[in-house]
Amino acid sequence: MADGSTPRRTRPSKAERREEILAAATRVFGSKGYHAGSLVDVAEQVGITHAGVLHHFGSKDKLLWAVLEYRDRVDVEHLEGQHIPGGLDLFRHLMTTARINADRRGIVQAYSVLTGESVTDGHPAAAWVTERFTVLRGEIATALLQVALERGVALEEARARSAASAVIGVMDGLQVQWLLDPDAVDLAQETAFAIEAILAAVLAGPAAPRVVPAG
Amino acid sequence: MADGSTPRRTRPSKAERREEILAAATRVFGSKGYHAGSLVDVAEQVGITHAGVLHHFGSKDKLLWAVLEYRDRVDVEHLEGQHIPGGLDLFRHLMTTARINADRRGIVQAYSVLTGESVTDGHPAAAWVTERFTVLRGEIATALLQVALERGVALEEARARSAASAVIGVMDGLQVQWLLDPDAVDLAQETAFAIEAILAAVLAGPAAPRVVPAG
DNA sequence: CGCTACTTACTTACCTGTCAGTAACTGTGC
DNA sequence: GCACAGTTACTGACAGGTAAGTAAGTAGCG
Repeated sequence: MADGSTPRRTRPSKAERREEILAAATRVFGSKGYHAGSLVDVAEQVGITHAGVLHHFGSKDKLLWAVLEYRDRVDVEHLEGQHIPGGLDLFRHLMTTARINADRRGIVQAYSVLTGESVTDGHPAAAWVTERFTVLRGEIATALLQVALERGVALEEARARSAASAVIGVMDGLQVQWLLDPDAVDLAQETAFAIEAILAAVLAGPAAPRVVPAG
Repeated sequence: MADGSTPRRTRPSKAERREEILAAATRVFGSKGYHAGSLVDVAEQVGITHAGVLHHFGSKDKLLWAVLEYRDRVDVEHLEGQHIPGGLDLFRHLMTTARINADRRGIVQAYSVLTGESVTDGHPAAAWVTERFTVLRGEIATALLQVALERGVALEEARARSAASAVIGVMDGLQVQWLLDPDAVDLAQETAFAIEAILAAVLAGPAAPRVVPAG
């Protein structure tokens, strides 16, 4: 294991150093946010100066973009081999993710902080977050349509997209509540409950009785 | 309407000025976030210097706290007379709020930005946001229990609290998606759909068939 | 006159980004 | 296997900007 405090005998390779910086930046931006987290914070964690960080990434914005790309790459590698699940398996996967996330506070915080910050005016991560939502909505809507087809339930695409937005929304919203008050919210359980509820509503079809009469 | 650019004939009273500053601070913190929004930004909108703002509020933290209190006060005044709805009416109210919010981007952004930022380490608004969630969860859970009672459906308190968390989560999560991509998400419709789904799931009882078999 | 609401001017503290210099490593010719 | 040249990965110092907060002075109003 690399020791960050004592000087190492051999200088790490360029790729290694970049990864170290990316990991540190993920932690810093994740815990303090992009704006409040400084290059000095990141550099300290790697044991170099902030100028060293800039040597590798050019600017703070570029570092953020690299962090986001890095996350994408790591996420994809993690799913490598195991094809992206579709149909009902996708929802099982989402529930599992929530369960796993309950033990990965740092990652959840990073995601929530960056997502929340991205809605500020002119934030450099806005495009990335927007794209991520678009892709996710598409995948979930597709899985929903697939499940509906398998069960012979009529499902309009617009309705599938509504449900997809809701699934993503409830996952993100619960994460924020859980981060602020872990004792008050059981991330895994509440997420599973909500996804289940939305799924049931979609599969019940549009003719299902409304609980709240149209006002 | 007060004119911020040209000097006014009479100096506003202390209370008036404080309200002006609070309104300006709400806009600034709402659009840029607390950390990125500066006292100079706030002061400019009122037509004074940042030291003038500090004269009234002492520090930036105290200004934020005053903004949060201010929001609470305004929200309560807005509901004055009209008792806080309970039972099914609460959910109708939530859906109506979402519909109204679709035309109040600024307010939604302010709420989302502050909530998202609050999960960063040591954020001064964390306690306020946490408290807000706790109160909301309680109110929604109570309303759910009331509806269940009226309909003769068995509902455990824990399950009601799960559903309450989910309702809040989905509302917040959808707001973020809508802010980033208003064309992709119909805030009012998706919110109504999700609340309806969660409500239906709760009222169907725990014995209702699961869509996703326990894994 | 005396209080309040400021402004002006300043301090202190960061933060990003630049730049010149340096030490370590890498490749090459021999 | 080793000297030398070139490249890379930094450091340290600093420029330029912006932030919060303070203190002393001033203008207007009761």
